[in-house]
Amino acid sequence: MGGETYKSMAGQKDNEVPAIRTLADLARVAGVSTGTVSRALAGKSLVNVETRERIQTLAREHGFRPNQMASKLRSRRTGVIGVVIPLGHELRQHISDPFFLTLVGYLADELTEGGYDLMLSRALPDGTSDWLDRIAGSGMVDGVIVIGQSDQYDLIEAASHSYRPLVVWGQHRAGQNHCVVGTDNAAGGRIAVEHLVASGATSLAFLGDTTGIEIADRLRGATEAATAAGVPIRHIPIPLATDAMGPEIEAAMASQCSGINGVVAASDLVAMAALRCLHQKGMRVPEDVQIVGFDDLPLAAQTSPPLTTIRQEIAAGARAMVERLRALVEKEPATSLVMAPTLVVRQSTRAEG
Amino acid sequence: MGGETYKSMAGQKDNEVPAIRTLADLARVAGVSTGTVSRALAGKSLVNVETRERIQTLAREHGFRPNQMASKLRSRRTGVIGVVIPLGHELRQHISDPFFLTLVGYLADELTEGGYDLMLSRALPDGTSDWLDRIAGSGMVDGVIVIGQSDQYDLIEAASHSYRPLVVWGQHRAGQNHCVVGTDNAAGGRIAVEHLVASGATSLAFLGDTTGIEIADRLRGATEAATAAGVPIRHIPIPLATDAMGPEIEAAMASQCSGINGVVAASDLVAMAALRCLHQKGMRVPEDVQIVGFDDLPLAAQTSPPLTTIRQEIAAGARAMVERLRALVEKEPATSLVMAPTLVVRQSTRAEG
DNA sequence: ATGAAAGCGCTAACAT
DNA sequence: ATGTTAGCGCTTTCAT
Repeated sequence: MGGETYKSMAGQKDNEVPAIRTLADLARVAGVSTGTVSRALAGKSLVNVETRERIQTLAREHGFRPNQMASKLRSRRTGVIGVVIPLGHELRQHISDPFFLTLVGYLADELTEGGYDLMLSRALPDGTSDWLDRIAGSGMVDGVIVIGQSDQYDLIEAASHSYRPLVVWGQHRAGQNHCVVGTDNAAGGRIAVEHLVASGATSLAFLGDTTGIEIADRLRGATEAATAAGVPIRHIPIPLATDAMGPEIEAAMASQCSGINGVVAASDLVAMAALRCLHQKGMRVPEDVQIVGFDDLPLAAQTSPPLTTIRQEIAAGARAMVERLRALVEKEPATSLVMAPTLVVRQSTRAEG
Repeated sequence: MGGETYKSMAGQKDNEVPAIRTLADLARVAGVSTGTVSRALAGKSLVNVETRERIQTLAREHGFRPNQMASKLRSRRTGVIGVVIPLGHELRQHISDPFFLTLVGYLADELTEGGYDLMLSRALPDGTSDWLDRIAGSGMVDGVIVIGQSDQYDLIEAASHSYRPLVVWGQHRAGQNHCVVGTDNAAGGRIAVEHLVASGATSLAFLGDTTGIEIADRLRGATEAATAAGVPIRHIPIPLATDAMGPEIEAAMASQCSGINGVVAASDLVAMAALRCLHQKGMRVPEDVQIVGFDDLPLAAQTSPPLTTIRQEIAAGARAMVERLRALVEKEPATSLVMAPTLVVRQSTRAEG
C-alpha cells in the first residue's frame, strides 16, 4: 500500500458529562413520566404543546436520541429496507456492476425520501439457498429489494410465496409470483437490431455472456429482429465483469468479428470496451462498424464517439420499486412493471435511411 | 414511463402453518427453556452437543430466525455499520459519483466479510448540522463510515470528539482528530504534472471544481509542480457531476483551452468527458493534447485511448477503513492512513523522455 | 448442562 | 393531558 500513517486522537477519552441515555433519564430531569416523554418526542397530538416543547428542547440540549433498537422492537416496525445484490453468476465476488451501483444510488434516494433506511448486503448464493430468508426473516427489515435475479430466479420465486414485502429488479416471466420491476429486454434487443439494420448494418454480433436471464432476453430479441430482417447475427459470450472484459473482447474481436459491421452490446460497458478495441485496430465508429449499447448510464454520453444505446429508466425504476414495496409492506397488492426501453441515438451509429 | 403492468400474486395469502416465531415457541416444542435454546442457537459450548443439534435441526425445520432487533437490544451490539455520503456541495442531490459508489461496493464486501451489516444513507447537510449525530446516535449502528468530507470537514471534525467509532474517506489535514483514510491528493496532482511535463507538455490545464477539499489538494499539488517546472497551468473549475459535465466542458474547452497541450483532470470521469470533447474537435490524444485522469476506476482502461491516470487504492482503502473502524468499535486507538497514489501510464499520454 | 428470572429501552394500552 | 403498567423477543447472570 506504501502509504504513511498519522497518529490521531480518535479513541482517546474526552471529558464526558453524566449523560442522559434513556427516556427514563429524560423523564426524571423533566419531571414527567416516560410515557409523556415518548409521546412528546414522537410529536403526538395528545401532549400539551408546552410540555412537548419543553421536553424536545431538553432532549436537544442533552443531545438525547431515543434508542432505535428498543423502539423498533416494541413497535414491530423497523423502518429499514434490505437491498440485496445476489452475486450468483458473477466471476468476481464483488459488487462492481455500475448499473446496479447506480440503481442502489437511486434506491437510497427514494428510500430516504420515504423515511426508510437502507441495509445493503451482497449475497453469495452457495447452494444453501437461504441468502434471501436470512435477510428477510431476520426481523431487521420491513421489506426486501433484490437487485438482479442473477441465476437465482427460482429461489426468489419460491421465497416470494412465503415472504410478501419483496420487490425485484429484473426480468418478468409470464405467470410469475414475485413482484418485479424491469425493462422489456427482448424489446430492447429488437430495437437495437432494427436501428442498426435501418442505418445500414448487414452483419451483426451480440456481445455478452447470457447467464443472467435479462441478457439472455436481450439476445433473444436481437436474434428475432435479425432473423426477421434477414441479417446474420453472431453471439459472442464475453464475460460482463468490467475489468476482465478487456483481453476477452480483444481476443473475440480478432478471431470472430471479421466482416461484422453492427454490434449490439449487452451493456454500455461492453460497448465501451468494444469501442476502444475497434479504435485500437484502426476501425472507425460508426463508419466501419456501428455499435449500440444498453443501459444509458451517464457515461454513455461521454465516450468517444458518444454511444447510441438502449435506455433503461433507472430513476423511474427505483421509484416504482419503492412504491410497490411500500404497498406490500402495508399489505396491499402490487403489480409488476415492465418498462419500455427507448433508443437513444448518439454517434456510434449512422443516421437511419 | 410508458411501460406495461402485470398482475402478480404477491400480496395474497398462502396457507400458513402456525409458525414458530420466538425462542419461547421453539423452547416449548423442544421441551427445554428459552435460555437453552438461545445458547444452542448461538453455538455456545456449555450446551450438550446432542440437545444443541436437536434444537438447531428443529429451528431449521421450522425456518426459525431469532429476531435481531431483540437480540441487538439486549446484547447492546448492533452488528451494523452506518455508511454515509454527505452531499454537501453536489449540485444534484443524488449519489451518482462512481468513485464513491465503487467504494461502497468494496465496503459492502469488507463489512460483510467481517460479519457486519451495512446501513447506507445519503445526507443532505442543511445547516442544522445534525446529519452525523442522527445516524451516529441512533443506537442503530456500532460505528459510522463517512465517504467524502464534501464541505463538511469542520462538522465531522467536531463530531469526532464525542463520537469515537468513526472513520472517514477523504483528505488528511495536519493535527486533525478524526480518523481518515485517503490518498495523498497533492502528491497525485504533482505526479500527474511531472509526467505530463516529462512527456513534453508545455501548457497545462487543471479541469475540475475545487469545492471538495480533496480536489483542491490535487490542484495545489499540480500547481506546485507546474511552478517548479516553469510551465504555466490554468484552472478550469467545471462541475464534477457526471451528467452536467458535457456542455460545461465543451464551453470551457472552446473558450479557455487554446494552446493547452496537457490536461490534469480532477477525476477519470472528467478526463473521459475531455477525451470526447477533444475527439469531436478533431484534436488527437495524445499527439495534440495529453490527458491524465484521477482514480483509476475500472473504466479508465476502457476509454479510447485508454486513460493514463493517478490511481487511488479503492479496495485497499476499504479494507483499511473497516480495520480501523473495528478497532475503534473495540475501543482501541486507530491511526489515519494516507496512501501514496501511483501513476498508471496508458495511452492518453506520450512516452516520457 | 439446564432452568428461572431479570432486564435491554422503548411504546401503547389502560387508567386517571 | 399525563401516569402506570405490561410487554416486544432476546441474552445473561445466578442458581441448581
